[in-house]
Amino acid sequence: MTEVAQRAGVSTMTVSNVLNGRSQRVSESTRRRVLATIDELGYQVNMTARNLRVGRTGTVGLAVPGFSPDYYAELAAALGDRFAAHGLRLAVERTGASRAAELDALTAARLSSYDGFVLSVVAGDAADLEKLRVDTPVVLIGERAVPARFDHVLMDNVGGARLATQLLIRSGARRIALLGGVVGSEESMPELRTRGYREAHDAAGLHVADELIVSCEFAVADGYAATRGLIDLGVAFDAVFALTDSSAIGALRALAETGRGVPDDVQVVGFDNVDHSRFTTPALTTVEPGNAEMADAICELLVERIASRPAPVPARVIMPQPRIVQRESTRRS
Amino acid sequence: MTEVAQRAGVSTMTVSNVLNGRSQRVSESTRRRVLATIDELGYQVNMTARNLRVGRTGTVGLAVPGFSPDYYAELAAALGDRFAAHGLRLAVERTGASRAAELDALTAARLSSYDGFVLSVVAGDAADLEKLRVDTPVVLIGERAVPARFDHVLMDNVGGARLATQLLIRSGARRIALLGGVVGSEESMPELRTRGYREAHDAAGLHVADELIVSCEFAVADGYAATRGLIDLGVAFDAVFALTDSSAIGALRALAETGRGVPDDVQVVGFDNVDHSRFTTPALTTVEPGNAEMADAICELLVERIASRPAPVPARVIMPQPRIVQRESTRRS
DNA sequence: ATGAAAGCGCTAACAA
DNA sequence: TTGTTAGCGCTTTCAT
Repeated sequence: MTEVAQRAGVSTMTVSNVLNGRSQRVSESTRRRVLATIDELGYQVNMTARNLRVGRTGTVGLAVPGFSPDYYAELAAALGDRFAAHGLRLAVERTGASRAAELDALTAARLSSYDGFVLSVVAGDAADLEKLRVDTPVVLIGERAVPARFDHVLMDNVGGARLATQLLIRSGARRIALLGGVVGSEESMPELRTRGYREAHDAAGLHVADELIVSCEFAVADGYAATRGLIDLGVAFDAVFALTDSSAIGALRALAETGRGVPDDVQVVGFDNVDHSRFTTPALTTVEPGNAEMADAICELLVERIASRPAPVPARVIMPQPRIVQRESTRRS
Repeated sequence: MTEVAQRAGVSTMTVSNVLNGRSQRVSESTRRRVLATIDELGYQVNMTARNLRVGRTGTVGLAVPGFSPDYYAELAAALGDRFAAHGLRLAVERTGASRAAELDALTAARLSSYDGFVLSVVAGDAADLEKLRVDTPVVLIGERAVPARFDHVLMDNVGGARLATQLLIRSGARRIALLGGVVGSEESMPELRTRGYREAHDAAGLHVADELIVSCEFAVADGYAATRGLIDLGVAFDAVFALTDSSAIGALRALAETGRGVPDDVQVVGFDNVDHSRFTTPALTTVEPGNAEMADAICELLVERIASRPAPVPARVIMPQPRIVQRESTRRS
């Protein structure tokens, strides 16, 4: 910049003013001359320096476990669009669902390259987060219990799982395999969805057979393997509730491969209403957790907090209402 | 930092040394005291300032059109792992396949937050890129013709498409629909793959019927719509070569929905060997373009260039050999 | 309308 | 082993 200034015979201040469109502070003729020089030298402002000075970067960060299951990729895309509408860029980082990486993502060091940050918490817990001192606006997503001072957007896991299970029961299922189910009382996504599954059974006066609850990660390959496992073990079931659409898609494959008809022999329900679920054969019945509302909320919360910084708006919690999207993998009751 | 220094009764330099683990330059006792003070104050280094000073950020950027088709999400994940092994973080940005956004991504302003950058070029052309003056190491991916001064990693689109089409012809297909095919002689991905398709036909002495070449974007929904379109128009075909696995998956759905058996009535081949393609019903035969090699190459190229900056290593071009992965959507010939 | 001075938070280079 | 000086490239403030 100094070089431009010298060459144009003005001060760096004037160059700065030109670059920042402070047109009232610089005459048209100088403006032209400076612009010409900038062009001639191919000069580009150094963002790092500007950020240091101004304390803003124009980008927000998003940390998710990864791009699989598809849910996260779609979330990233949805948020990217929304932030773009506010003139903010979105940079996506992966935590690999590791607790260390999640905390690391919130480290002030990292945060200092962002104006705001969205963290998907799947492994960290409240105690970890509590310790952090964060000056950058942050909104948390995910179902973990979370310190009250953070804005928090989450889905109704229990409610959604209850809906899915009820639908299955209503259409005649009595032995519903739960792919990714766990026992435990933490507030993690699998535990919450398992709770919904149990609640629906209880409400219908049905017993849950423990062998139907199988552990399973959330990608397509995992759903496939878990379902094959169940079949190979000879466990009987007439429905599958998979904790994610991706694992449901894997289940569909395992079922087809072993000659079980869906939905006639086995009904299948997923969770997330991922784009892909419309195009499987049969098309997947699933729980729509309110993806659009959540993306809207995340964006609005963060944008507002960035704008009002550091005025301490009280933290908010947002949880949209889930609903069932019925397609072909379940029977109409 | 100044605050820490004062409080601990040392100079900022000593604090800096402690933070950067320059253990030889600071006594154990001071180190302890400084660390205690840091902890007490909850101090965190300001990365923006450090970056300004040292000119490195420890993160590399990746710009892709989006996370759909899945190919990009998987690429991002693969690169994330590899860069992590080199102690580099990966931040992913979306260009939405817009030419402006692609060029924008390479703007020095943006680049200055990264030590290196990977850009997937799908819309920009050589002339655009030629103009850019970039001081950050960049590797380009994608099939567009690209200025020679950039490292460039690409897949053999023509060869892969030829392989896929040959396979189809060999197993009896005579009317192969090309989903996403185009006429044109630019070096874009669709044009290249279309060329491979034609070459295979020519080599077998087969005529290409123009009505079989249908335009189609690359996501699942697009493949579905295009295939439905073909069917609704009453165009006869005995095979589908989809330009991406994602669109092939959509085609599978359209075929199933209209009662066509795969591979008996219609064979289907995709391109990319996306994770998902193993789990469709039937499992998708596809072209594996050398994803792992490409990710390795991208990472190595960039890391090397970052390390050797600014020594001008000559630009390199890397194109792995594609191969067919035969699964259930084609007939064994 | 333009410029000079000061300093954002940090580290390289040198001095003590 | 520790401290001092200078300056990364920019913008804010205040003077001209």
